[in-house]
Amino acid sequence: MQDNITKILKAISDPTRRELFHALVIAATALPITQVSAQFNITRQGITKHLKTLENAGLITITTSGRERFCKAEAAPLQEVKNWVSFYEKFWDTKLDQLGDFLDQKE
Amino acid sequence: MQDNITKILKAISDPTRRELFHALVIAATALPITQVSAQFNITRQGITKHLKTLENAGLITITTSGRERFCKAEAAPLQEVKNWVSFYEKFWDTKLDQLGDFLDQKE
DNA sequence: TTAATATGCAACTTTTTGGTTGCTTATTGT
DNA sequence: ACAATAAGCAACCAAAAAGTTGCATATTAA
Repeated sequence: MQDNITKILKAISDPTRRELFHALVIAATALPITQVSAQFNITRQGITKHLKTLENAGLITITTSGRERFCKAEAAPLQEVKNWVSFYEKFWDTKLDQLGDFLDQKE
Repeated sequence: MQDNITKILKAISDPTRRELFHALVIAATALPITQVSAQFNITRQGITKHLKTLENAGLITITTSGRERFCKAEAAPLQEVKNWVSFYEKFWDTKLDQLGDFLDQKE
């Protein structure tokens, strides 16, 4: 399908999903879907789709308890984003020394 | 339209655009569009669209010289991604913190 | 046991995205 | 001057994404 970093970046590239993720992170506890979706003005089913995208990217886990499904944020996959970005740090201007090192290594 | 972080994340969420950006970064010099697109098996016009998306996110700059348009990577906007991610670092460090607490209590 | 609640699933619509082809225009090399 | 090159623009297409409505099902509360 898609590689991991693509799934993660696609997941967080949508503002609603970033809000959703953020809400779950600061909640610090698992929340049932209805409670999560109450904070947004799109339908519960719309939220469910976004949650599935986040789950597929590993950014949340969902566990069932009775008739409720609890969503919990998992920040760990964002390490992949951090790693991807970190390669390019040497190319933005506050890191000119590292850019010099990179250019040296090219030869 | 879209806020900055969304534009940047959307831009890098596509694998082709990440490749494109990477090729321009390691080229270290501005490249004309045709030369860039030669490395990909989609049409020049397709590449042009991707380049526009990257430009719109501030990840490349394009300057015209004669009949050619030179593309140059700009890594700086990725700082925004780094900043966005950095907020969540404390949430994936949780286990390490708990390990730290455990080790503290042992002494 | 019956009503209310939490949710999933399927079908459908609209918009966006990733890509194409065809054509025009401007610049450059011979 | 003319052919080749570099590129933009517009129209089009298919697939994916974002969101909806309607309905079925399981669990819980009264």
